[in-house]
Amino acid sequence: MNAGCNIGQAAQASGVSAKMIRHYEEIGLIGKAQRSESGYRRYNAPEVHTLRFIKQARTLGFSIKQIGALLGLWQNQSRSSSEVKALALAHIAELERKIDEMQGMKATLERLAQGCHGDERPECPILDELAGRDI
Amino acid sequence: MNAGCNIGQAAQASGVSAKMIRHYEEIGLIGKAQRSESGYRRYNAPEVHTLRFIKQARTLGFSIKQIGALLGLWQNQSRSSSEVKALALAHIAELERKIDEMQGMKATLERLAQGCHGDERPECPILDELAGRDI
DNA sequence: GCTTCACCTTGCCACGATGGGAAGGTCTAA
DNA sequence: TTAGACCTTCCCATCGTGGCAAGGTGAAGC
Repeated sequence: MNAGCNIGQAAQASGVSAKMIRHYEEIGLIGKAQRSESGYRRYNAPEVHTLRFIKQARTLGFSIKQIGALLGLWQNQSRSSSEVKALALAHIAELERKIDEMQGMKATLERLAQGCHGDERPECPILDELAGRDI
Repeated sequence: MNAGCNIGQAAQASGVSAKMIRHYEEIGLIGKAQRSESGYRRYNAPEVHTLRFIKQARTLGFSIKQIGALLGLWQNQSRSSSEVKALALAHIAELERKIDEMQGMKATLERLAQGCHGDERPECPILDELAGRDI
């Protein structure tokens, strides 16, 4: 890897698929890779490092757009940590919103499922709820 | 609505947008709507009821595919409630999986954000974590 | 009758993130 | 030299939803 590697190795080393590396390049999230004489993309340690950064951020659920901002801050020596923290807090809030939404769904479904016999009979409060109980 | 309505009214009455009603028709989730002489889609109470069913199911997070199955069961008088319950339980499990995943993300982010000063200085454990602390 | 406005039609494009596959070029080891 | 692993680009699919454009229709008011 000291001498640089092709996209497959970069993918393996970073955990980002080759497919997605090309995609990130195309949308401008990462710079255009250097190319070998035959046109193969070449990656050195810094690029692989960036890819690992992206992978980590994706694992934490940041969107590509947010990751673009995070990369900018990462590479900006004069950043304020408050900017990074603001991004993180916004993402936390968004996660919380989605978690709450899903927990609401789950609670309702559990309530309905508990009322459903789950046998060979057709009566089912789950369907009744979906159909609008009052009908 | 007794005399049937156009797609806009059906959308309003069901909570499903006109756009999505057309989409659901196109992908076969619902049958092809009757048409007026001039080609306008016409909806009667049963179709609107089906749309409301779909809306409810979407609100509970069921996928279109799952809703197709639920609609089939709903309209099948000889269904077993166990089939409905199985669908619901599978969806609950999926929700749980996603909730757990997001809660993991959230916990990590909260830990990192807590360690971040969030001031004008560049040092930031959030970026350090994304970059792989060991580097 | 005519205008106006709200509504309808179809068709295409977009998102976000990812995967699949085809058709063709390249590199390496046997 | 050949096989197989790897690379390239390009297009398509997912899932659910929205937007826009170009054109037709219906009803109300003048």
